[in-house]
Amino acid sequence: MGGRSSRSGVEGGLGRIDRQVGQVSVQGRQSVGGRRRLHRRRRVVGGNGFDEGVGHGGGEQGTGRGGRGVDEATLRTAHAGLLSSEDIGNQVRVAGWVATRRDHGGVLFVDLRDASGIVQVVINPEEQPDLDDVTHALRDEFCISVLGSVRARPEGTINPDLATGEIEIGASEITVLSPADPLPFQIDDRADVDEMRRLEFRYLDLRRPRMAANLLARSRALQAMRSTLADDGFLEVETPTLVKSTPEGARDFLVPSRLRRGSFYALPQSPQLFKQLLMVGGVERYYQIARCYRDEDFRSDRQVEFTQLDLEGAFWGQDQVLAALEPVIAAVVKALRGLDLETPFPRMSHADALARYGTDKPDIRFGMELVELSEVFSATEFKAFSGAVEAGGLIAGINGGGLGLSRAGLDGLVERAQALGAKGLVWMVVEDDGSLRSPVAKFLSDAELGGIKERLGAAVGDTLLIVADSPPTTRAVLGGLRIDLGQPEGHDELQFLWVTDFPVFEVTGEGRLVAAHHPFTAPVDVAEMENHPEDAISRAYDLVLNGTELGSGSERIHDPETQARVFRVLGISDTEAKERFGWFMRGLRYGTPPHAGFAVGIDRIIAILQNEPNIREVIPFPKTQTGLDPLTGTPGPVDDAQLAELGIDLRPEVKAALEEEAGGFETE
RNA sequence: GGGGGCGUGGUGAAGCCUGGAGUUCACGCCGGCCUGUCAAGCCGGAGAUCGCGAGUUCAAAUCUCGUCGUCCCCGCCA
Repeated sequence: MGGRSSRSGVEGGLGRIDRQVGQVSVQGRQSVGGRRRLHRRRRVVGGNGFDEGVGHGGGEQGTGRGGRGVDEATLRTAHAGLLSSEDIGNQVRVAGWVATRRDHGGVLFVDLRDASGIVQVVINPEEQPDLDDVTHALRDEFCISVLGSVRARPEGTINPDLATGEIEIGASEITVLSPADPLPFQIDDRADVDEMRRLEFRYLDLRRPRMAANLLARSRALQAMRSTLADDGFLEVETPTLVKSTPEGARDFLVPSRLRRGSFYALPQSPQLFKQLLMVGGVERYYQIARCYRDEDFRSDRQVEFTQLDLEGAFWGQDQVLAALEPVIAAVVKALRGLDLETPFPRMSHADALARYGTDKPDIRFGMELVELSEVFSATEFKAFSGAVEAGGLIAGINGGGLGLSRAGLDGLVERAQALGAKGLVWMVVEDDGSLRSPVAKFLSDAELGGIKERLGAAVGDTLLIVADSPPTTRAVLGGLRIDLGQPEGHDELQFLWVTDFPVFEVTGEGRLVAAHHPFTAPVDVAEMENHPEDAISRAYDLVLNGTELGSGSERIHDPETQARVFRVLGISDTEAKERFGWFMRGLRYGTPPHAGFAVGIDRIIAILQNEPNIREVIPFPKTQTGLDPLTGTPGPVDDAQLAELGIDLRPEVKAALEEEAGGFETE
């Protein structure tokens, strides 16, 4: 199924953020001569994405552009994309990049692009003969400043595809601020440029409308989160990024300490324990846009370095968390899609999600639900099915609908099922006469075949898929096939869903218990957790959007005794727990308020809302699947002197391998 | 750790299955022409160790093996 999803959303979507959004709320008008200060005007359009980070504190002088060396007005008095017919007659100076140049031998057109959009500049040698040399040298992506007058375009040359298409700037003066080398790829959204190349020249990639729109969307999403939470009385608190390593869950990134040789910091996998201690610290309502690090393999929705909206509330349970979060999500969706979401979001128990959709993150935009068939085969002669039932397995199926697959296509489904962990997959196609065509049909009784059709609501032409395996495998396989066969392309429709009542523990392949959420999650019943850990339910919940897990949260354990009991069930001895989490558990002994919280994957939600198939598209400087940043050549080797200072020797085999490939990655 | 796709002038593709001279298309680049285009147009030109290394063969972009890179999936991601 589905190759790469289309990017049609970028140009097609209704409210999706694209570059033109910057023009929606234009108000300020340029005064004649254009001397009105830019930062004033900025305030009007602020939040439209092209405010160049004015006033970020950090020691720089205060107000607007005033503290900078260059008076911007000498380079620019107007934003390209904001000009309109109301500016006709005004003398303006615009600055930006040469998006395209169209040279007619005499008259030359330059599409000048800045963060606000594009405006056409016309250079006419009859009007300005002295500009010839400059204009001849102009090339794509030169950074230039243009002085000229805004004028209406001549009859018949209006461009309705351009927001500024009614006007143009007649240039009287052009300054090349910076020339540009020939580009490694073209700055537009048409070509599918190699990922590696895009990342190597990310600064150019970011000039593409699609990426600029994604940056803008991200900024707006963060702003929506912050303002919603601030209005709701949340305190934004930062937590450390050099923390104690807790070898559990994902692999930690380690940072060697120079002052304490042989000791290591870890980068945080999340601010989990710190935010709980903030609850102990009386913060009551905390949030943070937190960078998190997990040294695990990449996926299209996973980078080793990612960003979460982390929040926590004291005297809260699940309902307060969900109620606090829904307006935040709604504000983000409003900001990026212009949509008013219906709240509250629907809820579904973890058990229901697994039974109906075969996954804990159901995409409820479409049906094709799993149907239990064990009953139909309670007395079957077909060994693959009877064997599974006897072993306590589950037989279930989905109705894939009219797939019209060839034999090769059906075999492909079998292979896919095997990749998902099944021993096999039974497919059946409903023929015109209502009979079931299937390699195993001859092993099944009429009653069984009839039962299958009835249970799966089979109609002529439908493809039915049946798996008989252990319950988790059956569900995982059918759930996976369901996604392959039925999931809509892209994310025009949005279906949020809370999945609640997660189990406390998962049983690993080796039969070991691990925390399903994390070990600080409150079980619904502590005694039950100890007596039947495999079945125990916790107060944990996930937020799911269109089949993607956006984030998860839980009510926390606020009592050190319960915390200790959970560790015991997990097989963590008291001594070990004290060693690793003693600092945290001690904190719980000083009047810890009951508390609960959540963390939302920001990269994921923005990627989905922007209809992007990969979170790389909404991360300014992401890494490749093997953890490389091709722009900087990170990670790279370090000097022996640096290692010596840290008291670190590379293992001989590692050192040898490094020398083997010497030369390595070059930066300037 | 495993499975799969891809790697061809600066970019994107076709060529590969069925071996026969680096062949083709679009964009870009360089030069020329061109005064209303907007992905401008027309003419000309330059630009390639076909990712790298072995092997098979008279002959390899093409077949085989290995390797590197990249992307997707399984595992992993409390």
